[in-house]
Amino acid sequence: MSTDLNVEEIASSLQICFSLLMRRMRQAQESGDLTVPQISALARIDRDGPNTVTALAKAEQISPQSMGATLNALEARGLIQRSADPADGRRVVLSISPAGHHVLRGRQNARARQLEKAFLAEFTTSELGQLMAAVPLLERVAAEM
Amino acid sequence: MSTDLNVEEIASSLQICFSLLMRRMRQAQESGDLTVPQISALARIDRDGPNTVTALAKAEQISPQSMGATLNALEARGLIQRSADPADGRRVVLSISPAGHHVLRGRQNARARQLEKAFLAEFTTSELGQLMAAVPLLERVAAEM
DNA sequence: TATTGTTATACTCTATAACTATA
DNA sequence: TATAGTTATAGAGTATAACAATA
Repeated sequence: MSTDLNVEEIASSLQICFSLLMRRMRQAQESGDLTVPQISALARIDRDGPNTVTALAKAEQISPQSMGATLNALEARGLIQRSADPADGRRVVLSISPAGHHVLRGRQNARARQLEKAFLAEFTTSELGQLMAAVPLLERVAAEM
Repeated sequence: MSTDLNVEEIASSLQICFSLLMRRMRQAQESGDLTVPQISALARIDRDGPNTVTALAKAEQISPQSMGATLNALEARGLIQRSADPADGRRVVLSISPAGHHVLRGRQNARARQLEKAFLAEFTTSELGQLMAAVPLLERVAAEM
């Protein structure tokens, strides 16, 4: 592999290794763990504050119906609360509960722990630095594209 | 965010932004495109040569039944061929067809094109370099963990 | 009319269980 | 018995279509 910036190759490689890593993380999931979409939605409600189904769906770029299913699961665990919007009867506002905060703050996620363990076993400090540099770039492109 | 190596944070952030990017790539898929599991399996058969269902399932770390479904789809498109192993009647050997080579070599993948376009629009040359440095690291951890 | 949300249905990717054929 | 593969079934995560309630 050359050191040229082969953007096409970066894109092709990433789509394959993302899917491999998603599988690994799914397999590392333990019974009782939140799923990735659930964590992602919960973290967003925590970060952005109380929010509607439609707004959350847009932010995560999935359909409102799909987001509804994820939010039902979070509500069933008591991690978020639904409340009516007094100003607009159509709206339902989701907010994070104390239990939701507790889950987010705790390290109750076997997937993340497995990834962390693999990173520490596999990489040198310098390589971890390279990886850390790439994370905000991936986050940026995920939010923008 | 500090510049400390916070491995836990890298792992947590990656699992969320992987799932966002997987969604974007799924949405970019066009009718007729291969799915990511299909591309991944086809690329592996191409790279590793003729291979059995079980061996491919182990390499991709999914069940033989799941791999079977993916391979059926590839065979239905004529991208791989099945042949009996003369030395072991239980085995079915999959090999890539000329059409499969053509698909792999061509740039017939709207997902990869979209990712590439987003990279070029979003990143500086230096940032693309950082991203390129991270790709082999992610591939390594995906293969090892 | 347009927007918010829900219910119903279907597809993809994955899993486990149970089976057949072969070694 | 053990291994290779297939069929049947189920669950998670997503989608679209159709609907009700509200603005």
